[in-house]
Amino acid sequence: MSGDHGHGDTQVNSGSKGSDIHKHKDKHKDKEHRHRDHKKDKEREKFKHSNSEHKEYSDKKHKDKEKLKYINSGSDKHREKHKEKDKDKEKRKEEKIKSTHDRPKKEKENGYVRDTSPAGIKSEPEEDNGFYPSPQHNKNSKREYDDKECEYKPKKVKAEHDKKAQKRKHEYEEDEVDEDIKPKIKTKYKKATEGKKSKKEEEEKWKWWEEERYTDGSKWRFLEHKGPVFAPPYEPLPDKVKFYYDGKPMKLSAPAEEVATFFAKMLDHEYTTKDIFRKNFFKDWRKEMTSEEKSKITDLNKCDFSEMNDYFKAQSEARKQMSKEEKQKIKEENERLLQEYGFCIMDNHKERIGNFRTEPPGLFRGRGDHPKMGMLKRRIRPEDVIINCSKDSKQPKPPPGTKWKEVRHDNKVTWLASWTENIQGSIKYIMLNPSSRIKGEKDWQKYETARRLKKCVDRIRAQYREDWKSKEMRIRQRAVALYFIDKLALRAGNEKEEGETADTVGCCSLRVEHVNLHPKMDDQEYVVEFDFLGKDSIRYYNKIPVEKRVFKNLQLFLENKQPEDDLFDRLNTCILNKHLQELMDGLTAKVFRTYNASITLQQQLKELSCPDDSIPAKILSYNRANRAVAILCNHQRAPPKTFEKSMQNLQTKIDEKQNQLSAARKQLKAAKADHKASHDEKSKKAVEVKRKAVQRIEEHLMKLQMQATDREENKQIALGTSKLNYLDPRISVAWCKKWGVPIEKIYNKTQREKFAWAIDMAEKDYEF
DNA sequence: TGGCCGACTTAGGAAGGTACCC
DNA sequence: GGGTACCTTCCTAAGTCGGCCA
Repeated sequence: MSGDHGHGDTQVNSGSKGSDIHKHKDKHKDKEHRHRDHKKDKEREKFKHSNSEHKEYSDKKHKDKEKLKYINSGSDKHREKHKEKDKDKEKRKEEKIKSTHDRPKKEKENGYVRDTSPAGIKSEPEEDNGFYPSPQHNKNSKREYDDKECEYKPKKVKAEHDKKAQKRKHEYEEDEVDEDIKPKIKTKYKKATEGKKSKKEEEEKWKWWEEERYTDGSKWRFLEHKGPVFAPPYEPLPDKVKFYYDGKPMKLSAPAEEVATFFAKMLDHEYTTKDIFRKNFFKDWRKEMTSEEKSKITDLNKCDFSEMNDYFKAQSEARKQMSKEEKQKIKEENERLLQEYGFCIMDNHKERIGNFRTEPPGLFRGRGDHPKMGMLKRRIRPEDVIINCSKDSKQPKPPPGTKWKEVRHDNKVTWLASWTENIQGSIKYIMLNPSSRIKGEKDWQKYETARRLKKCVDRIRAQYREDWKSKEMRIRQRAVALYFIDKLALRAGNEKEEGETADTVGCCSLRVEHVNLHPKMDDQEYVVEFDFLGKDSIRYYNKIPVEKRVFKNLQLFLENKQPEDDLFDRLNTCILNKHLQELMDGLTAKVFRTYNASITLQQQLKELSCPDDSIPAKILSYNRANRAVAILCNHQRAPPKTFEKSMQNLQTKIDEKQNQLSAARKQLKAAKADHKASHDEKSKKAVEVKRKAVQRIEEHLMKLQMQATDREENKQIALGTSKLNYLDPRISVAWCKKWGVPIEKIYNKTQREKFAWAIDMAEKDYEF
């Protein structure tokens, strides 16, 4: 499989069927140092590229960095400047994080809780409801829309021509002026919660994609919800469960004990063996200790959490052993919480919330070599939470005796609640479920942008090829980077703050140490070898032959640079995206990933699907097409723990089925002989019965074999990510319709809910 | 104009639920 | 009915990108 699609050179991670995916993870030993563990991965032997040439990331990463002198003195100054800036940033961030703790009261005094909504809302034009028709707002226009997707420019279209638009407009006008709206909505809400089934049907019937959308940048007119569910308060351990320091039992204060339990719960996890994790944990734990505890507990190595760990294990075991009734009770309670807090009313529709709980306190689990792993993620209190809802809604009540940090009414954003977390100082949000209108519309729009790229991708490719020859270094760099983004589906690669997160890169942030140039390699010319850690510290390893001009350019970019210097020193994502924006409205680096993923799926499905194939064979083809995309996008997963065993079990089943089949065939042969001799009805019937039996076993055997192939090929590849985020669902829907494959075989319930719009609108002739 | 930050998407792993087998 | 394997859902980290402000 070449991974060819359209332009014929998008390069799936050198090879197919997962053989080239390097997943350097050993779950039991060192999950996070995925890149290090080369020896342990037996599967690696299958991989095309030789590991002997791999560099060890862990040792070389910024080794002796301080000592290195840059050839370019300007770069020296630049770095110094950066360092200063980093210090400043660090300071600001710390202040910010600190302020999230100290600020709430002050902010409220400063008028954070206000009656007036932000300016954006105030200025909301009363008479202009800001709708524009959905790209496809009635069935008749379906194909028309597909063909005219280039005209799908939400911002520019503004119309109110169908009855539905009028009706909805009227409803929203009422929302703003009619005092009765609240009871109205309440009734709807109540009804909804009463009859789960009927509500479900109603929900399923709501085709938001046939309705109008806002053109004024607002996301909603009415928003009502009950706020987030907070983590339950800490329950102290029973007295019999002891913590030991230096071999002696020690009773901890409640705050110290709580943090200790976070560590104790993770005792079996690789994290707790890591120096950084232990160091960060111990530092933060000590902050929670009383002065007496602090003076006594000075060495983490002398702490014994094993009894605590045993206690939690026993609890977990007890949960599993609960009676049906007890489990049912818990289920019902969860359902009650879901019904109460898991939904909101947005513009007259009950919508499912994606995450309605605040994140519980615990120890931060950064991925890869994250410098902050083990730090204490503090408990989120109502005083940390900003609520977002409409002015005319019933505001959520904070838990008794508490206050929200702020209540605002910003309909230019989609979130219902937010808070600032204390590890990175970033904002966390409560948002809607992927099946909601607000997420669905955005998703649909994303694929429309990618389809627009399809129409001008040839021109863009011609342009960047031309730019490889540019006299300006910055343009050459931009063109080569874009070539990689297009060909290899690399991520843009924003700049990151050094020391704040794991050392990962994307295209624009690639460093010299991440590429190796081979003028000749394995009978191929101009081979570029990539080896770096991408998002989530997943290793990207690929060797690809490139065009001579790209190769020569890369040689030029590497000249006089140190391993830790930027490969594209005249480029960043901002510059690149600004350029892309000029080439096509709405084009960013990310769109190439969506485009190339979707076009690859479409092309692979065309190539692999055979009309005569059985349904399982067709599904295998689909999964293979999906897999090609996952490989292209480097979506990896850790092989399931039980992989080898489950493969063995499956093979046993296949062997048994094969024996069964040969036995059945023998019986059929005998029956045929019998019939030949007797020519009677009874023997004829017997032949039929035996024939059917053989057929049945054959089918079953084939199914098992397909399953085995699929599973083997899927060992280290995650299909879900691309299916959920990169593949235009209409391609899959159309394929299902064309080949008579039930959609349930491709999308599970949740996925069908997310892609309801696509399932409804795509016909079998849909073309991405 | 560049850097910062808010808002959102994308991501893999863990936990939970369920189907299937013995 | 219990055990197990797999699938689904939940969780939250880690990206992208655009707008704002100094």
